Amino acid sequence: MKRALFSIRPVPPFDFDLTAGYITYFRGRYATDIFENGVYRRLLRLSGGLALLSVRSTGTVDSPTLAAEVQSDGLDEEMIVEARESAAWLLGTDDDLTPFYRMAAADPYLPPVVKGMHGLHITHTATAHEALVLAILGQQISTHVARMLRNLITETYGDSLVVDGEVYRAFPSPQRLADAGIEGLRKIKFSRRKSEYISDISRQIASGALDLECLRHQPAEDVVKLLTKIRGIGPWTAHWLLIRALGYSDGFPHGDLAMERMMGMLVNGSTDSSSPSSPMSSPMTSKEASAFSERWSPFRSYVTTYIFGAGRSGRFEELVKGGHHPRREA
DNA sequence: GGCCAGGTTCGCT
DNA sequence: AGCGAACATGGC
Repeated sequence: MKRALFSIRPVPPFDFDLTAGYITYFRGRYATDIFENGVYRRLLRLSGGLALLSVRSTGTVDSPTLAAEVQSDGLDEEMIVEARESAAWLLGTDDDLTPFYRMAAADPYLPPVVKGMHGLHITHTATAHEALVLAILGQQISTHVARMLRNLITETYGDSLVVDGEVYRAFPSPQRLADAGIEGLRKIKFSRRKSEYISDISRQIASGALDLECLRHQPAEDVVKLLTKIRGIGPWTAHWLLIRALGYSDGFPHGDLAMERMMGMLVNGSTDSSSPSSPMSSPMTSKEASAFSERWSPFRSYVTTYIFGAGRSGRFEELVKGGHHPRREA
């Protein structure tokens, strides 16, 4: 097993704990992604085969530096370059948050959430296929069930590499999921519908009939239009791809129930001490949320990431309450 | 046990 | 165009 070291200089501010934590849902391990003891690890599929990427912070939020290591049997110069690009993309290190922060500072609702998540960068999936499968997998099910399905599909169909006695798994390739087919997915508790969507899409990508990676530089509207023609992809999933896989700055998860709930709290205020029996204000409707989100254009991918980030870290309520009712103790 | 989850499609008006 | 049901599963 060969190895190589390199360093990364993210665009400040960059909070490594927050950003790597976001990927793993602040739970240490989530399927393909591991963030334990300050080290983020992930198995990459590079030109010369599977490689393990490990990244840790060696700097601060305002002066960030990262130390990265890549390990692989057939490691060569080209793969090191790929690993470097991959690490930057996964962690969103090259993105400048400043324009978003400028907009957020002038917004009546965003400051508490943005302050609480200061230095969080938008993270990306390694491939559009991965984001698509994860999005479909997560449609209309609780995060708990989604987590189970995500672990199952990774353990069952993800290629693995053993490094220092530890087994690491890559996200399943389109080919592996195409081979698994509908029955292979049904076996691991996917609904027939989800199995059909994922199997079909994986087959098209594996055969080259569908190329999502080339969508990156077209107008967002065109990408959404193209994506939503595909069976299994609606507006929510298409926008999720814009944010998570394709690097667009203005995606918004139209129809997302959690987003509508959190926006209701953010904008209408979470119900406070006067009525402890109703812990949440009413959620926005899908239409309201979509219309309201337009004031955050063209930074809605950031807003989405920050709101979900606050939710995933369990700090959303605290931040929203703190923002609306400064210093009020029970 | 019933209801609901970080949607989408399909079949009705 | 707009509306309701079905979809599979696990937790409350």
